[in-house]
Amino acid sequence: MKDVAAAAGVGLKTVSRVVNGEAGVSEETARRVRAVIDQLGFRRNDGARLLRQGARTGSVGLLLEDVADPFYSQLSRAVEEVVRAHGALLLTGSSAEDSERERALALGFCARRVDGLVVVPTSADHGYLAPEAAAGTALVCVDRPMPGLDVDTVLADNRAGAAIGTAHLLRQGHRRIGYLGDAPDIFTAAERLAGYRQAMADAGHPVDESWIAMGRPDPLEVRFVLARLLGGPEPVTALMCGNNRTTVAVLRELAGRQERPALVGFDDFELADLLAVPVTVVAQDPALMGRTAAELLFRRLHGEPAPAQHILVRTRLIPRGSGEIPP
Amino acid sequence: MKDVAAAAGVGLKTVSRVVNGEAGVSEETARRVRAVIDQLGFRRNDGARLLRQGARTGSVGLLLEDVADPFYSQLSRAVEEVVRAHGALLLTGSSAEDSERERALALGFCARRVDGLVVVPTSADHGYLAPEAAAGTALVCVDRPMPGLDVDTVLADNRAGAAIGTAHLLRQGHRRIGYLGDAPDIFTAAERLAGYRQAMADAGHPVDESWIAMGRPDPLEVRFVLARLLGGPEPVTALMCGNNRTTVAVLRELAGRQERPALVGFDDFELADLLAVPVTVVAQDPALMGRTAAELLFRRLHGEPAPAQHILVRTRLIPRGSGEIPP
DNA sequence: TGCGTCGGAGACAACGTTGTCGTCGATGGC
DNA sequence: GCCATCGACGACAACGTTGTCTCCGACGCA
Repeated sequence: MKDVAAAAGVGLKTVSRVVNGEAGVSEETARRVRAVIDQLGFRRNDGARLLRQGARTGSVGLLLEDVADPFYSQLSRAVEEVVRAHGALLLTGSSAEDSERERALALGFCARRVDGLVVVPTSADHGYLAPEAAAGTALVCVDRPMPGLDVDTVLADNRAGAAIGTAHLLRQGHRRIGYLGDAPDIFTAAERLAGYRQAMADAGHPVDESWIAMGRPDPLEVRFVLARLLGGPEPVTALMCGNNRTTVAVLRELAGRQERPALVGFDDFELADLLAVPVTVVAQDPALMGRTAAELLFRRLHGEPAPAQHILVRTRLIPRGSGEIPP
Repeated sequence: MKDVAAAAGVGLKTVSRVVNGEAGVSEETARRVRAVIDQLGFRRNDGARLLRQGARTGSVGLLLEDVADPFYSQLSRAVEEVVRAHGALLLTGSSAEDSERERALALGFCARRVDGLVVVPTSADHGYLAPEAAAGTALVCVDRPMPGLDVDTVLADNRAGAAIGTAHLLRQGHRRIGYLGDAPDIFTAAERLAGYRQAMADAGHPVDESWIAMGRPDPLEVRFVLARLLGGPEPVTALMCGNNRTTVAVLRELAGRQERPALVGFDDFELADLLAVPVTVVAQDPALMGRTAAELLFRRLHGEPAPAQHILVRTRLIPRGSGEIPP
């Protein structure tokens, strides 16, 4: 900018005025300045601008587990759309379920002075974000609550959803229903398992603990679990899967086996309707969740005071075939 | 920082030294400063730091068509991984194939002084990025080249891939092969179509222009096209699909029809192997492309001079069934 | 005691902007 | 001809850091 001013033979402030389209510059001078700007390829340094103005940075951080997961990539896109509508930019980071990594990313975002953070929190304590929140960084959780900090939160109705899916299987006459979920320290995994238990209890059917397998959806692990659930003297006749990756891993493993247990997956996925046996799922709405979270964030940024809100997004059962297989 | 200095009764520079772990501060003083920092919840303002140091910002922009598309979300994740390994942060933006939006995002990123940009360019001219490139912003294109600017570029071997897929269908005895691709102003769409034509020409089989349909993968459009291709007096016996979204749209439409033409898709997708008829595809490697692009970017940032590189990533045919259906 | 040295610590400028205020010349009214 | 007014423009400080330089007191040594 200094260079532009020198080259155009005007004062620094005049260039600033031209760049920002402020009044008080003759058209003649403005033209000259613009010419020099184009010639020198000058671009305003937003960092300095923000520093000076002490204003918002017009940027938002998004922290989730894995952008490549379809659930999160849809959520991510929805957040991005809202952020863009507000003229802001989006920083994205995948925590890979590693709380240390998440922490580093979050603090990195904050050091860049993002206006707000949309977070899918890991299960670790997030007290370290309290100073940031206190300093005015808006904070919204989505998909999971944030341990150690009470902030705006958008969750799917995991418990009810898993209960609905399980009840659906019970209605088909299944009694021995296996449950495969993610690691139990993950909020959604625990909630959904609770939903399964609740549906079984409500129907008055006891749960054999050996039907339950919680852990990362590793193909080998899934193979082992399915062999156990389907291969014993009293095999389960139906499976409830706790998330889309588990569902897919199970489908892939089932393709290599004889048994065709009924199956309901939690979370919808592309092509579920086109599989050999179309897959019945409890669908979430990741786009709605992302949009809601982002809008909540901007409402905060626009000064909405109110206490922390907790929003529950409904899930819905989509029967497609796999969940209607009789025992 | 000023506040911390005042509260701790030390000079500004001393706080700076403590924050940055520089030498020249007695342990006693450092402890006191750290205590005040914790108490006040102070975080260094990286904007000011960067401004002062005139150094790199440690941030990279990623500009693609749509984060929610599995191809791009995998590419995105790979880029993120490399960026993280270099201790940088990632800004993401979806252009939605709108060059004006892309331009706004790119300039926004540059105003934030990203060190570099990884871009999946739209087909519009990108001359506006020349000043940025000249100013030292590293620039790498991935998936498509950038019209109007010669920069590092990572592309899939679209032409060869489409040719291989088409040749595969020809080998099964197909002669009337339909081609459904994306809008022809998209580089990859044009290249793949060219590959199809080339394979047909190499095999000495004429192409009827009515077999070719190029456009956005809209369900209704696909329905119309398939009705035409499969319903006429001389229906095509095989289909080559130019991208994953088209493939999925075609599969969905085919599910409601009687005909079972052979089908090869360009770009792999999850569950392709588990469909009623597993889908033969020409697979790309989005993660490899993203990783390569990001690594190229950081090599530039670390001062590798060399002229712009153009890297071609190979594709490979994965026969699964749908491409081996005879005429 | 005098002098050099050394470690700890602060003063100050500068990074690239922008808000505030002042200057300067032209214009208009009396 | 004089003063008030106004528009165009520049000087300067400040945003929150950090690099450089300087200062000060303690210490060792002759």
